[in-house]
Amino acid sequence: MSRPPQLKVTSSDHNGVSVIQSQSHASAGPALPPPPQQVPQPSSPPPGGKSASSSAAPGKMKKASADKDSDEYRQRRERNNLAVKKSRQRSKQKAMDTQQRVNQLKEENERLEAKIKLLSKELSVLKDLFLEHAHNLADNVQPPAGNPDASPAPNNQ
Amino acid sequence: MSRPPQLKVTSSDHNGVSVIQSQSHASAGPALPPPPQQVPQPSSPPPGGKSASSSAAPGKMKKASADKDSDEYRQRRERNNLAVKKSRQRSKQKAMDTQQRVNQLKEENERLEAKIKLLSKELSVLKDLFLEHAHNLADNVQPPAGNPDASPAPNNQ
DNA sequence: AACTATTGCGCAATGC
DNA sequence: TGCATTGCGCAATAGT
Repeated sequence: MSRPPQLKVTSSDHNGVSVIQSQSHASAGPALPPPPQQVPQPSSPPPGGKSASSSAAPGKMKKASADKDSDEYRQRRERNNLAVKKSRQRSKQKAMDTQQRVNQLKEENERLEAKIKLLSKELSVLKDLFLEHAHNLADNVQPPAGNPDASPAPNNQ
Repeated sequence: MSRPPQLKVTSSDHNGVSVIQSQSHASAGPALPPPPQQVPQPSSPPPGGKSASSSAAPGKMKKASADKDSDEYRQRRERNNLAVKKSRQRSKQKAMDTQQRVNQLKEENERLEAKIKLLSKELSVLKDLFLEHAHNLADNVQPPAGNPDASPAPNNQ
């Protein structure tokens, strides 16, 4: 009792309808030369096969045929398949775009940081110049007589 | 309302062995009551092999049955399903992470730009101070003799 | 050689 | 009513 040998559903027996791929999915597949259409579709019943319709699921499929055999069903499926494909393609594209955006932003970030570094350095230089100048002033300030320590403390920073 | 009350496949209890819920996938997804697993037909074998056993008919495919009824087959499928799920989950997670990264980077970019703006302003101020000072010097410079234009031109930048 | 990871695909439910 | 999204399982294939 480990595995019921009965097929699960398999009602998907398909028919011999010739609805095969009507759509021209000219999508540029990556590498799928051999169209292994593994769809639940009867590509072609066994040669010499009989047309017996009974499938593994011997249920009642008289009226049921209007379910999957229906031209409309097939048509809807096909449309949906197309939509799905499109949607997924878009999704993938979006993901790639996002990834690219990340790279772009990273680059820009680096640029900005470099700029900041440069500006900081420039500022530093200027400030040093200021300090130096201040010192010079302090040195040149005329001492009030016997008071060489008249420097008002530059108060750096 | 487009879905008629009649079920299609899976009608049978279809042994809920494990195909569906194998792991804790308490995802917040919509309730997926019936495991509507479709059952595609064995893919058409690649060129070369002529499988004459592929038939939907409820025959006595002994060897063939060992294909899908096999315990091992089922097990492998299950494992793969798990792997697929995992892989997709990861993929999705990654996408989200990437998107978040974009936001993060954008924020950082703004911060950096603000900083640049600030530094630029500071620099500008300092430079102006320098210029002003230079002018003062020029004004105060004691003209060596009718030569008030002794300022060596600050030559900014 | 056996297994997992990825990927394309179709189906069906569900979201607009 | 119809396309768009999304979860899911299958099978082929790549990667270990």
